[in-house]
Amino acid sequence: MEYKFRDIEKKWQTKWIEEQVYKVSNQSAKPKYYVLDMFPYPSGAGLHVGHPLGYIASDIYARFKRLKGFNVLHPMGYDAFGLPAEQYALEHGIHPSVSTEQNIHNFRKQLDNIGFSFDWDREVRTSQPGYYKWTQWIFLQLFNSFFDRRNQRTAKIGSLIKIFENEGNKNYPSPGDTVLRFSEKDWVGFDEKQQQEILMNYRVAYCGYGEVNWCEALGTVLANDEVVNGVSERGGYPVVRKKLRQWYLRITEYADRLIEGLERIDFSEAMKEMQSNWIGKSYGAEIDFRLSPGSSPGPDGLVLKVYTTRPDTIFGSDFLVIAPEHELLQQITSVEQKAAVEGYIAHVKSRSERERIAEKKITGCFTGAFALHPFNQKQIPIWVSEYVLAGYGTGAIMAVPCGDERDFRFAKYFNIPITNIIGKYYNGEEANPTKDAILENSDFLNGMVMRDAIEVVISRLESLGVGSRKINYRMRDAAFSRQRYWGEPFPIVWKDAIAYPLDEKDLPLELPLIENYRPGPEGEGPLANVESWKARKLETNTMPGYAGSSWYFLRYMDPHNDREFCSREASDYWGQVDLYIGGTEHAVGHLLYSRMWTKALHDLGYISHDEPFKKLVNQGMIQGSSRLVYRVDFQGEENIHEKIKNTPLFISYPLIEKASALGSNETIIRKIKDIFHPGLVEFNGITFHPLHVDVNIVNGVELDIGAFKKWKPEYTNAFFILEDDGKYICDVEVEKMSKSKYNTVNPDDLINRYGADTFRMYEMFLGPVEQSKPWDTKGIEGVHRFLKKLWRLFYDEQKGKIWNNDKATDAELKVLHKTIKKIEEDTERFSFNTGVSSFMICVNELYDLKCHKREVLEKLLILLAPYAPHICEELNWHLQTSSETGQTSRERPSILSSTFPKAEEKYLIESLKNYPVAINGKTRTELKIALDATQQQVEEIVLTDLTVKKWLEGKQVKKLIYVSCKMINIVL
RNA sequence: GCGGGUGUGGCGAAAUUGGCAGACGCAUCAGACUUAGGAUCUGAAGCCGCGAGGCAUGGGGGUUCGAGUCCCUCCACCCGCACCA
Repeated sequence: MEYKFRDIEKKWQTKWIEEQVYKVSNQSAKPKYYVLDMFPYPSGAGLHVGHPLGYIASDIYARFKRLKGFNVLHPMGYDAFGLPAEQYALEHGIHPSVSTEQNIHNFRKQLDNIGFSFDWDREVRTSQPGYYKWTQWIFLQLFNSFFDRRNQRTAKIGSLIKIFENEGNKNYPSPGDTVLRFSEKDWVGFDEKQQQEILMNYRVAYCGYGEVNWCEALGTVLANDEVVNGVSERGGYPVVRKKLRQWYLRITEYADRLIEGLERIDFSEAMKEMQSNWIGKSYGAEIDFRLSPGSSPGPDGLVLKVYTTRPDTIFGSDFLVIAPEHELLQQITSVEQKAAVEGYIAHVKSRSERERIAEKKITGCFTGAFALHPFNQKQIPIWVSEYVLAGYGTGAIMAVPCGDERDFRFAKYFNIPITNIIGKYYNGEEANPTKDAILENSDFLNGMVMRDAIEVVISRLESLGVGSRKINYRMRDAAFSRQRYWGEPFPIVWKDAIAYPLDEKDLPLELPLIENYRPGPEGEGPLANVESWKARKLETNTMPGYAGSSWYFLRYMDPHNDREFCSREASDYWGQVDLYIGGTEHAVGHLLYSRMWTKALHDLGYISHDEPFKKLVNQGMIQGSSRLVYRVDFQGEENIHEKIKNTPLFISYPLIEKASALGSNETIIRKIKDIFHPGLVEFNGITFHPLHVDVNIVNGVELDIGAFKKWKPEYTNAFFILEDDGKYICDVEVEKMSKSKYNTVNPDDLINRYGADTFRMYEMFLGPVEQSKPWDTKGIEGVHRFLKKLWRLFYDEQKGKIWNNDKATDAELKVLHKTIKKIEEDTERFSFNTGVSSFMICVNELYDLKCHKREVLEKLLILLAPYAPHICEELNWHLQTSSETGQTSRERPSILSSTFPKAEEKYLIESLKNYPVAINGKTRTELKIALDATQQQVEEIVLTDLTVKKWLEGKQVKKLIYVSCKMINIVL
């Protein structure tokens, strides 16, 4: 009986569905465990082998936890709103809901092939009204809330209104408008519109104005990566920054909470560091620089606020720099500099933010204005440059060239004199950002260590009323609207320029069906073209992709609830996601937004935990391993015979390597002459030109020439210059997996050839889940052979059934229990690749022992079931339904619900250890010594050993190091 | 420019806590069984050297009886980004 994986896998996949073995209940006496994969976007390209890597890892872990006695929630669904479907609709006129549906269907088929243990009854799709009703509902909660800084928590906006009525905003400064001050009397006197505008500056979800990449020619807003060199990627039309009304989430208010929460979750240090760098909390001061009277056309008394983290360097400030977008720029620019500044602004405007980041060249322009140093009233020139960003701090800096690299380069470039305040710490060649120097040229700070001077300067600024302590965050509020169609509509109605929320009972506000996906007038979303929508004064923006994905992990707990987004009972039971697996690309986007939403929902009393993900594992990227063939191009073509000119000629890669090592193409040319009739060949020289070839027609690096000829019609008559053994060898390059490079591999093909169990194990065998690595199909055979070998422990091709009920020997039990222990440890620490190796070692050893005993095999199958569920269920079924047990298939329990075996130490203990014996750190021999031997006994055994003696000849032993259980080292 | 990651045989990798570098597999080679082999089994193999032995974890330096692992320094490649004052 042979291993018929196709039949076996089909059979069990069907049976598992019939028997609903993956159905999970919210009621259980068992402890809960929640395993989640990052929400996939169902793209039209389908799955390639890189996608399921994380899903397989999480599936193994979920099945493992189930065997360990947990009630495991392991759901899957789709982040179904998104730009690609809308783009596809624009190009092909197919409604996004139709193409999305189609893509999901294909996606599901591919997933099902792999044999995952998802509870599909809990599937969610963000684009379904039943789901986005609750996305809209949560948005309304955020809209109707503010962040109470005093208690560091989200609170209802109603309580803020009460506060305003009683005491104005003196204890609750507005995060959106820092200068806004009003009393309780003022508040009552404000009209509706004024009150609403004020509240908007407090709301967690609020409306404001923001700059976007606006492309007039396309009439649409572009993402940063759709803008290249200041023009649109598609079409090459000019792109400018344009202010548009946008929705935002006030995530900046949560900055401290988000930093604090990192201490309580199990993310990698790298991931935590990326998040806290992104949040970028910095301590510093805001300092007022008064404009020098008469130096600029602006009114007297104008003040330029700068933000600095190094107030101690204030006497080293040789110039100020303001952002090109800064609101004071126009006012302060002198008449003489006006034209130059305007020219510079025009230059900056044409550049995307991305380009400004990457720019290394120094640019800038003098404004003609001067400011007064707050302490010594020195005149300081004000410059404008794109390296200062309007969105951070105050949009202006005091430049200290001796201490800051960018300021230094700027000063050098524009010949601005540099003041040295740190003495010998500054060498005139480069800036030195030290805090340890003793200050010089710094007035009242002279002689002070820089790090101590920081506080001194801040107190002095505050006492003089020209500055204040200030904590800043690098993070900005999250833009929460898109001028697109395929997203959640905002439950907002505009009346008299005031945004009013829809009533909860009117949710969901359904996305209308449209046929024209073109943007609306003035860059609004396509909804602005819908008459009925406009008539109801509904918001025409839609929500961004991360809206639906910021809370989906809660919906899985209670997916069919139409009264709540998730019942408190369900969220209390399932709580945090215990294990979250996904890529690092979501490090600062999705993972921060979901953490913020969870905190808000927690503060408002809807859930009991305030961090969504307890543990995060990042899967590495699978890169493509491309195969290249080299086509020979002839030079001096006019002399070449027609026949040759039109015949594609390919040369095996090692031949090119050899030729280039020799620096001569002579051998190759001789071979070409051998192939074609010598009389037909007449050319000046040859060059080689690489072409991507489909990796699926290359076996390792050897091209399947027959398949290649069939691959494209123009290659039917191709000629090849081969290696001496008649093979065509390809070149290899590791690059991104993509259709255009012909290096994508579809899991369906591999499953068809080797089965899902082989595929699952091979993906894991490739290397650590966290690590990025190129995909190479060669090697999958080894894993397939392993499963066949496992099968042969049960069935022999000739003899049939060979497993028996004999009592296992100690040696056999040792193999088993060693494996139990190893698999348990490896699976627990997500080291699936070494887990697979351990299974191979176990089967090899049982094979050598000729062990076909049920007592051993039965437990091995349970261990292996999370990795290769189909073959284990099948073999287990054979074991359990045999005549010996008298059980029928009806009584047979699925192996998926077995209990993970316990590793028994008694089979593992050893009394002897084979010690490596090193002399001066180099291993020279091995000695078997009792584990409980004393230092003295060991010395005696070692020093009398013949091999050791040979090495010791004539030398004095200085020391003998003996580490029990590890090794022995003799120092001479 | 900033931030994060990775460098070990021909290839994917292992070495969990500073203790036998290269487990397990692919490819390769030799052999067995076979009408046949792209099935299966047995064996060899890091590199240099006939050998004794020497050299090897991106390069250089250090700590240690002992370093892939710890410290310093340099290099290469990959990923992300909002020039963050």
